[in-house]
Amino acid sequence: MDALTIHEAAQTTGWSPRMLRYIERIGLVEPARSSAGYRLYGPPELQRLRTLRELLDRFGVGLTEVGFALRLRRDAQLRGAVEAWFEATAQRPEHVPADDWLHWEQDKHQKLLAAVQRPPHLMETG
Amino acid sequence: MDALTIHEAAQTTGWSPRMLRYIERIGLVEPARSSAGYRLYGPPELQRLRTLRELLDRFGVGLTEVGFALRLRRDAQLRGAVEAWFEATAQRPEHVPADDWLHWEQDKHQKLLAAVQRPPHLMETG
DNA sequence: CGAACCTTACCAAAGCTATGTCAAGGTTTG
DNA sequence: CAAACCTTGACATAGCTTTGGTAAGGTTCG
Repeated sequence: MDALTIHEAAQTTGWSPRMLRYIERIGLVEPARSSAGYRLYGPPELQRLRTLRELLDRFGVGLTEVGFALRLRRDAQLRGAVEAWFEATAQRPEHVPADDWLHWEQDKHQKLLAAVQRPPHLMETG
Repeated sequence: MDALTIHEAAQTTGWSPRMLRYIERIGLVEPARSSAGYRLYGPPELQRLRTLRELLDRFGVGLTEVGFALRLRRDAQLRGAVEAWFEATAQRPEHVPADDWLHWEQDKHQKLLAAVQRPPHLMETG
């Protein structure tokens, strides 16, 4: 048998059972379940848990932040919107005359956010 | 004159002056400064502030999370490490026999994290 | 000079994060 | 069936986020 219960998994990964449940809720490591609902941690999950700890420690990030990164990679709209915001945040190109600052910026933002809000194939007039 | 002081910027963007300073500390919108140190918000900054609010409201994310996204896009090591972790989190391919689970996973993680730890040379010159 | 701005720095409170613990109840197994 | 697990849910707490003040002091301008 190569699947551990939550206490055993906690043992070998250094997390507490409590935290394993928390990490699961965040969506970072979701173990399989036995027919009775017991969490079953296989080698992949155990490895992910160890590496997760290393990641947090090395970069001083929190679980929530990794959770947000997960959300970013799963939710294309969110990812698009965040990227759009950062793109718009980039420096104004030299060739845009000062008078057009506002237009250029507004336009860019509106286009990007609108695109994210209403994906092309769902476009309707209005 | 197309640069507003912090109170004026607060007025037109709906943020409080307090929050504009906070947003600056997080690194999301960093206005220029006058010779005396006064923050000067130009049209681009004002637009970013408005769009930022929209982004937060629409997706229910927090400033810290957008701040983390910023960190992700600026810190190639962090980005690499997070991506490595997610890649390793992907499902084990069918063709890897059960006996090799552990090796496969460990190897993958170690390679990815090592690569991130010892970056080649072309880090983005932020 | 003085009013009305601005700056940084510190105190505060409501809310969330990360973590523990305990309770009520199901599962496994000797 | 009882010990020793497991489950979810709730209460608790130290610390950080978010946001608002307030204080001490510089800047602008009439």
